[in-house]
Amino acid sequence: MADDLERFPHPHLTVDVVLLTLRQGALHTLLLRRRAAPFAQQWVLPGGFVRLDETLEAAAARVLAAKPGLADVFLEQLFTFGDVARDPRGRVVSVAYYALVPAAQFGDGSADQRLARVVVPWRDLAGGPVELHDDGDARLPVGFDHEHIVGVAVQRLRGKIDYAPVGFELLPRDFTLLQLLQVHEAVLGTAQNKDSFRRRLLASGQLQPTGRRQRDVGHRPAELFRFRRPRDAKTKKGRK
Amino acid sequence: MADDLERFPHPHLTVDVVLLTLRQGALHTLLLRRRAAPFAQQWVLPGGFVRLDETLEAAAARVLAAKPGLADVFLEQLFTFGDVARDPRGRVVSVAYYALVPAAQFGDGSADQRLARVVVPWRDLAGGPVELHDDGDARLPVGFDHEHIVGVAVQRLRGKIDYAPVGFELLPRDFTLLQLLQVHEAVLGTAQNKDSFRRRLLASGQLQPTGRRQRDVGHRPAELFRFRRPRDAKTKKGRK
DNA sequence: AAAATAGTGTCTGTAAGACAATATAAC
DNA sequence: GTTATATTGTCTTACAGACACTATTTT
Repeated sequence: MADDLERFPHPHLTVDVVLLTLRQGALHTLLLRRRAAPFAQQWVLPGGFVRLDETLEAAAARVLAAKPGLADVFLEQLFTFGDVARDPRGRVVSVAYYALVPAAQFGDGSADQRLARVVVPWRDLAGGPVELHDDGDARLPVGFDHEHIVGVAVQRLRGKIDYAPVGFELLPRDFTLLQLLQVHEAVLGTAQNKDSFRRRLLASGQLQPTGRRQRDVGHRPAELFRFRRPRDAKTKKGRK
Repeated sequence: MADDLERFPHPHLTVDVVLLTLRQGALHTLLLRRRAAPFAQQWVLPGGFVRLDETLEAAAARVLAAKPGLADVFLEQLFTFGDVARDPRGRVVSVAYYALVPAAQFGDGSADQRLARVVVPWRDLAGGPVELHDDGDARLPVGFDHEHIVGVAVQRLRGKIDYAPVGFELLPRDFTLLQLLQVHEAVLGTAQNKDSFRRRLLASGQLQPTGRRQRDVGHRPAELFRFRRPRDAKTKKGRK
């Protein structure tokens, strides 16, 4: 490829991926232990430099696919972080993506890979960095601006879950209405109204009844639903 | 600044700015006539390469400030476009911003600078590229993926105007409720309900009455309002 | 039967849409 | 007075929140 562009030094470009999942009713994100300086031994988001021949989304998918079981998950661009001093090595701009994965679709993993609990110190959509805690509730040391990036991911997810079908991405294929409600509560950080949630979701046409029910639950079993991809709804609206 | 990073070739990084304003009841965006190849003589968004010592937002503000009267306007990151072939010169990733400016705060300008009318060929939030027309309603030839970028800007603005105070950014300091309604209609591309719009906005606490009214309008003059920056509302919520 | 959650029906309050009625400035 | 839009008030409808009641499974 001919490169007519100026050869002056220009910023480096990375992608970082906020992989969000739900464990024990709380949001968790995947962190890796960093080996090299800077921030050696600290925890960071999975990421990598963008190659010349791959799109941004492909770079994010490549970073994800390095972990088992993470092909074909929800993946969306989040925000691009470009503070001048965010990387001590030099000027590195990072395009952040976030991914949603059903509850622990992969093993909690090795000593240098873990799911950290996301502790959100603000309400609603206020925004700001989050804290990342281990299973013993100790705060993990996190490198770069990655606590800030996860904060933006939570903010985006909170703003989106009420009007876009993203809650399903955190659940297995079949789920009950209560499980879906609990996903919304974990994401939004507040209790949700059970009655209107049920009515709203049933009326939305997004739920495909499976005819099956829970088993061995110690109480009346709930009906299992499946997410109905909104193909029918779209064609109804007459786009073609 | 020490640069420990690999010296391999890496993507170039630009910012492009979608400057939106309202003329004759329709959205317009600022385009510049491009002098050099590629896309010479075609129309493109204002943009430029990101320097090593400036943040992304600073780069976007710098591009804007090159035009008279465009300091201190609404400016927000939109999306980062990274298709491999979006720039024929080589790999160029562009962080797009969008700006909102009160009706023609600057002259329509010279032969190589114009406000193009934004024609949106899709409904609601469907998304996709837009067409950019001149005052004679002829479609302008637009370089790069800039019709696509403006499309994302319109999509973002449509999604945001109903719950965030962005309509004000397209109006002069003092305005009437009807003018604000017409801003919403121009952005959303559909007629809006007058009655509930009035009630909703008056109840929102975002409008500061000025006590003054329109003049010389040939009918009963409407009250002039001013946007109330949501400081009071925030302190009420107790964030301090 | 007891426990626990699922699911249904009903009432109420709020807000949007529709529409009627009145107000006020320019001409 | 006529015209044109502003502004207020009322009615209806849709939906969320609240709550009472019934259903169904395991223990």
